[in-house]
Amino acid sequence: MAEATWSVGKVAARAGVAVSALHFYEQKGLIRSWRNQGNQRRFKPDVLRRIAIIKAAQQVGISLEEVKQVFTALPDNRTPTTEDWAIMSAGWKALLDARITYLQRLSDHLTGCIGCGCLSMTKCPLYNPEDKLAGQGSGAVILNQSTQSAEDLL
Amino acid sequence: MAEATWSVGKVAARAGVAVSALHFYEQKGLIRSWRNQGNQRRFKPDVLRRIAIIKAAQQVGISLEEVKQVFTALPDNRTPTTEDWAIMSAGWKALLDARITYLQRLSDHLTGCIGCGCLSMTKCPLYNPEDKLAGQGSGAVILNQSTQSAEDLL
DNA sequence: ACTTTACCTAAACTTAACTTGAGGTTTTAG
DNA sequence: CTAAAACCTCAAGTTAAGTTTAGGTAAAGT
Repeated sequence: MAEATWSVGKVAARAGVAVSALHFYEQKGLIRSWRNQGNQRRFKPDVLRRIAIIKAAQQVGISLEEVKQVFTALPDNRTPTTEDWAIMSAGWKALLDARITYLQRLSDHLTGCIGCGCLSMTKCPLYNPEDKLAGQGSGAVILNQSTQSAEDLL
Repeated sequence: MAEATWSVGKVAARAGVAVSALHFYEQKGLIRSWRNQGNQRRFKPDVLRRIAIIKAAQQVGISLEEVKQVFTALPDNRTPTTEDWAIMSAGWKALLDARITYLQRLSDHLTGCIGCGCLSMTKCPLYNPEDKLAGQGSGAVILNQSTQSAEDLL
C-alpha cells in the first residue's frame, strides 16, 4: 500500500471536524500539510491522531495552547515514529493525570461532605492553594489567601 | 452572630474573583443578590460556595451552563440548607465522575499503547462513540461513524 | 463637610476557538 | 468538455466568559 495522502475534506470527514477547523488548526500550528500543484492541502493520515488528541483535550477543558505544548514533542519535518508518539504521550498523560487528580479530590471531598453533613469549606480542596492543578502556572487561587475562616458559610 | 450580609467588593475579595465577574454571574443567574437602599448589591455568604464551585468547574472545562444546571437543585428564594447542598452535590459529583471516567479511560489507554507500542486507533476511547463522556447531549463524536479502519495511521 | 473609595449601569472591547461569507480556482464525475 | 463539487484566501461574524471604560451615585473615613 502506497503512502496515503488525503485532502482536507477527507480528513475532515474522517475525523468528524469541519474543514474550517482544520484550516484553523493548521494556522495555529497544531497540524501540518503540504500543497499539491493546484495549491490544495494534502495531509498524511497521521494527522488524525493529532486531531483525536485535540478533540479529547477540548472535552476536558485543555486548551489548544496546552495541546500545542504537548505536540512540541513530535517532529514536524517527518512523520512521527512510534517512539515519537510515546514521548509525546508521556506529556499528554501527565496533563491528563493532573486533571484526574484534581477532579478526584473534588469528588472525594464532596462525598465526605455529604456523608458528614458539614459541607466545610476550610478543609475543602476548593480552598487549598497547595493542592492546585499542577502545571497551571498562574497564581490563581479559587478562594484566595485573604480568606480566613469561611466555616460560617451556612 | 447576626445574619451576615456582604457587599460585592467583599465577596469578590473573599472569593478571589473580580467584581465584574460577580456582576456577570448574577446576570447569568448563577448567583443572587438583593439591593440595599442605595441600590447596592448585598449577598449572603453562602454565595461563596457557589463561586467556589463555579471556579472549580472552570478549571476542568465545565461550562457555566452546566454549572447552572447543577445549581437548579438549589432553592433561590431562601438560603440553601445542608440538605439542599447535598442534593446539588449529587448532581455535581455525577458530572465530576463522568469527567473522571472519561479522563481515566484516555489515560489508561495511552499507557497501554505506550507499553505495547501499537498506538492503535480503532481500540482507542477516542474512537469509541459508546464510551463518550456521559451527559454531553450532542451527538458529537471524536472520530465519527464513517471512520472505518484507521489502523493504518502510522 | 467633604473627599476618597466603593458601587451602579450600559456599552464596548478581549481572547479562544471556530464558522460563515464572498469571490475566485481546481478537481472530478458524467 | 463542461458543470458540479471541493478547494483556496481573507475578512467578518459568533459564543463563552469576562474585563474595561465612561459617566454618575452612595458610603466611609477624617
